[in-house]
Amino acid sequence: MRSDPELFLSSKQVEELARTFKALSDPTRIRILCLLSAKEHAVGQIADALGLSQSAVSHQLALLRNLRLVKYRREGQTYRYSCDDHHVISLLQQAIRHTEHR
Amino acid sequence: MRSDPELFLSSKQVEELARTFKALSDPTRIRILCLLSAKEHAVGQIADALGLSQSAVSHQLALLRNLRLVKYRREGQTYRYSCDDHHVISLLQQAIRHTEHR
DNA sequence: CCATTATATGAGCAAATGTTCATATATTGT
DNA sequence: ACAATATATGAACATTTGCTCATATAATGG
Repeated sequence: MRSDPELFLSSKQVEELARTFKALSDPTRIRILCLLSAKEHAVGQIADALGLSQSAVSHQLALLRNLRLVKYRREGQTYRYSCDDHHVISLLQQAIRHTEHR
Repeated sequence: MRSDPELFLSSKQVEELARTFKALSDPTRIRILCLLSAKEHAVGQIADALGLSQSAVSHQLALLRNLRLVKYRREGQTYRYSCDDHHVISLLQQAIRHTEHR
């Protein structure tokens, strides 16, 4: 038998949580975040590494940018993206540990 | 400057992670899991507590059941659901802590 | 100024999602 | 056997999602 205190959350909190988890709910975005967890990458590098189109990657980066999970700095013609929220990386890491222990 | 070791994941791992996070990516399911984190609830109790239709709750419970995040035991006409994966509850708790610290 | 390179962005589309509505199933009390 | 109760389930529907394709933007090299 197991009983924890109930998690009481406001509507705002619930929606914020859902937004965060939704960002992590797609394989492409997970792969992108894994790449960026180590070091910054240009858009083309990500596309090559993951075998995706430039456009698909750029759209997903825009989404992650809007959630402030990634940021970029411009260097000439290339945009170098990096992780801007290490909380979500630890969430990822924790989830990985959990799926391993089964 | 921040640099972590890159997270290398197999396709299977990535898809498994995405599935897990997708389960947590909807406000209704988050609310249901919060209720169940404390103690078991009948379907009707959940519907009342959250102001949702019986059908909506039942569909979401079926989804969470398929992912083995919740289980139920039958008692007469009522189905009492409870949490079957405390990993996802800790994920939720960690995410809550993160959103608080901003 | 022009072509090239790197990226962003909008439209469009098929697939997935979350709900409602109607109905099926199973248990209980009479 | 029947009505009531609690829940599951399928169809339908609007919305959202993740991609492609075409095009826009901006920096660079000639």
